[in-house]
Amino acid sequence: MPTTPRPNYSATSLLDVAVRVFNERGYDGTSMGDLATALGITKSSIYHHVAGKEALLGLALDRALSALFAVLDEPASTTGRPRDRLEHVVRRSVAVLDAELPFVTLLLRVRGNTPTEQEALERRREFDRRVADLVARAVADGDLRADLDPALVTRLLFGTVNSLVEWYRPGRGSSAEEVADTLVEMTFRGLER
Amino acid sequence: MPTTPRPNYSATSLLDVAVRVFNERGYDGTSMGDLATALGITKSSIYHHVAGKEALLGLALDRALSALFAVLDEPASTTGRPRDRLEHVVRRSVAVLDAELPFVTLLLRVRGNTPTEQEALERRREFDRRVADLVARAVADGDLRADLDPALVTRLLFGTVNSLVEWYRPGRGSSAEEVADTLVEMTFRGLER
DNA sequence: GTCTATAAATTGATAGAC
DNA sequence: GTCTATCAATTTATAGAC
Repeated sequence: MPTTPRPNYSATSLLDVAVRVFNERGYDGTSMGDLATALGITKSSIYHHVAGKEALLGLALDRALSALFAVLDEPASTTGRPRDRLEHVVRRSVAVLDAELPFVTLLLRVRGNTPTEQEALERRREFDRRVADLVARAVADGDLRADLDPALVTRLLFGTVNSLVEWYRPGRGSSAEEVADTLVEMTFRGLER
Repeated sequence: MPTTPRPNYSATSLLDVAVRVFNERGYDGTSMGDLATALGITKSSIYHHVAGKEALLGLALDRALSALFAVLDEPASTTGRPRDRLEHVVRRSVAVLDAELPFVTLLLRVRGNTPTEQEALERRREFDRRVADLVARAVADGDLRADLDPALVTRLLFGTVNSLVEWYRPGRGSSAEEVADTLVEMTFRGLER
């Protein structure tokens, strides 16, 4: 009897379809009618499962954020040299992106138009702060270059990770592991030579 | 007497405000009423200047794409070693992002919902193809690592560049030159050591 | 759990006066 | 160049039957 609200199976299965359509047409560009068509039911039936369009968005964003924050709590993210913990967080973030692509894609496109979106943006900023702390520690350890601004490096590094949602598709082209390997090689060791 | 359609001054000044609002609320999330409020005129008056909402989007996307393609035609992008031409295109793309931030931001968020958006996406793909060609030549020259997939590297590299629109703001924090320097250092020479 | 029917508001866009 | 007034279509959401 968990005290945290849990979506039941029906709401969850709705969510997969809804998030797919949100990503295809954009959240604002998707009407409840579009969702109904994609689901094969009527608009009215959707309201039996969820309170409305924004509640659907909230469930999706929560799923993405939960998966990303879980990475920060993994043992390899909290133990060992900060440089290695950083690489672990980067690789595991790519893995989360692979496993939860539609949800993370939606998260990264949120602009803060509604309270639901603003809350998600605040949680994203908290994630960024924790990664920035890792980068700063790795620089202080002498494992990462000290001539580059840690805050700037953090943004560029996770900018690279997040940009994957623009083109990466599971099962097509490079695997998530290949992408993570190449991303880490490029950013940690460089393209040159 | 140019044969190409040119927005007059009024249409151009409308565009700056419209693009700012599009980026704040999302294109689909912006109604003509929202635009009218931001412009301080009525909805009807907007139609005196432009054919409609989508025409406004088309003008904005064209401005971003023109600026990006101009970079590819600069002498330093077509002459010299491919590796140096690639670095030049990266640095100049950051500069375009700085100079035309609202327009490029809008471009990078387009999903292809309408013919206008689909045309913009096709031009973006053409830009990516030309950069990918540059990366492949630099690898063939032995100037970039041959153990990394050129197509993958292209996507990661410009994913990093494009991610700047998520946080970079002209005149606040790092300058565009500092960002470009750090971005090139990280991706070409690596964060380590 | 899904439906039909419908409400109430908002949407992009036009007509025509000033 | 901007306005008021208005339209037809679409939007989110609800009521209530099956």
